[in-house]
Amino acid sequence: MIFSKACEYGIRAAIYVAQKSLNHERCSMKDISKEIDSPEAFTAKILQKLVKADIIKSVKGATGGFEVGIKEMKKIKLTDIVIAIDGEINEKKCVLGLKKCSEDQPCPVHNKYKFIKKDVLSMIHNTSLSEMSNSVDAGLSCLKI
Amino acid sequence: MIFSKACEYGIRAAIYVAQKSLNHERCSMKDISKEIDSPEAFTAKILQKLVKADIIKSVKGATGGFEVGIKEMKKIKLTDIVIAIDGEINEKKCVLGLKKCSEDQPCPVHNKYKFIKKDVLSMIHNTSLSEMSNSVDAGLSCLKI
DNA sequence: ACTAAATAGGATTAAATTATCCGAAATGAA
DNA sequence: TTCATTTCGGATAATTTAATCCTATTTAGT
Repeated sequence: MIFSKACEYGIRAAIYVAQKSLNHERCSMKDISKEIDSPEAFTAKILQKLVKADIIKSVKGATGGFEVGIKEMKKIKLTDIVIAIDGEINEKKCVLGLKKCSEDQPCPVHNKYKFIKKDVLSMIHNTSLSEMSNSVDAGLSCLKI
Repeated sequence: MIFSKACEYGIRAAIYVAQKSLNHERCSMKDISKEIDSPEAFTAKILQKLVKADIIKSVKGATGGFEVGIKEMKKIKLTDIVIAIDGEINEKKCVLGLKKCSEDQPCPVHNKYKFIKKDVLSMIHNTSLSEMSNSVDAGLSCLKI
């Protein structure tokens, strides 16, 4: 409804990597796609995007894998992950697809939707990778099934 | 972000038909797709779905077109239009794509997203075709550009 | 040096969504 | 009756998104 499939996988993958990093463990692509229940090859592509966007770090070679620093994960927000995977977010986009939709020239749903849009943008802008991975680590939330 | 392209067109089309009906005018598919700025053939398909779902009424033949009763448009909600076009709405769907995500077993975003989801569902469930078309008719909102 | 295991990246395929085309059927008007 | 205009419905095409395949490169361990 709000995220693309690639984003859903990407967010879950980032959280899993972060949670492992909290426990000083590095994880492989196969491990990740198994633990978040996502297609391997597709997940690999998404992980590459996260690496290029400096959201997670990759280590090549036999004992390689993915990880993310504890300091870094505090700064990384949901927004950053979404942008890394789907590209820039158009915050002006009209819910009914009008090219111009604003307070001055609103679509018929604008005045109801604007609060929802504000809440969504605020949520993805304020939710950090750190708090999500800590929530999983504490057993308060999960990433699979 | 929330509606498919087909839904965007469909909602705009329904509002346009309703607004014309408020003024006792029937409108053709070409008229509709011109006035809401949408592709003709694709819009025609969507209009057929709205007709089959009894959201708008069609009249065949030379002076035919689409219309909707004033009493009917009060009962029709955004939800009905979305279901007619995209099929049933899965209100349980997890924002991160988990198969099972609930209060008992939440994903890491569940507790923040649940309020947004509630607001979205409440909006589409409560917003009527009547109020949207009246808003356009009163010049308070628009459907084009 | 060799091997196994890992990431990186290009090419390709599959599926879903968006969009078009065309002919049939209906119908009001000349 | 004939014609122009309209909705209806099936088939098809184009685009975007999702997913896979295969090979190259890196690197720790033996």
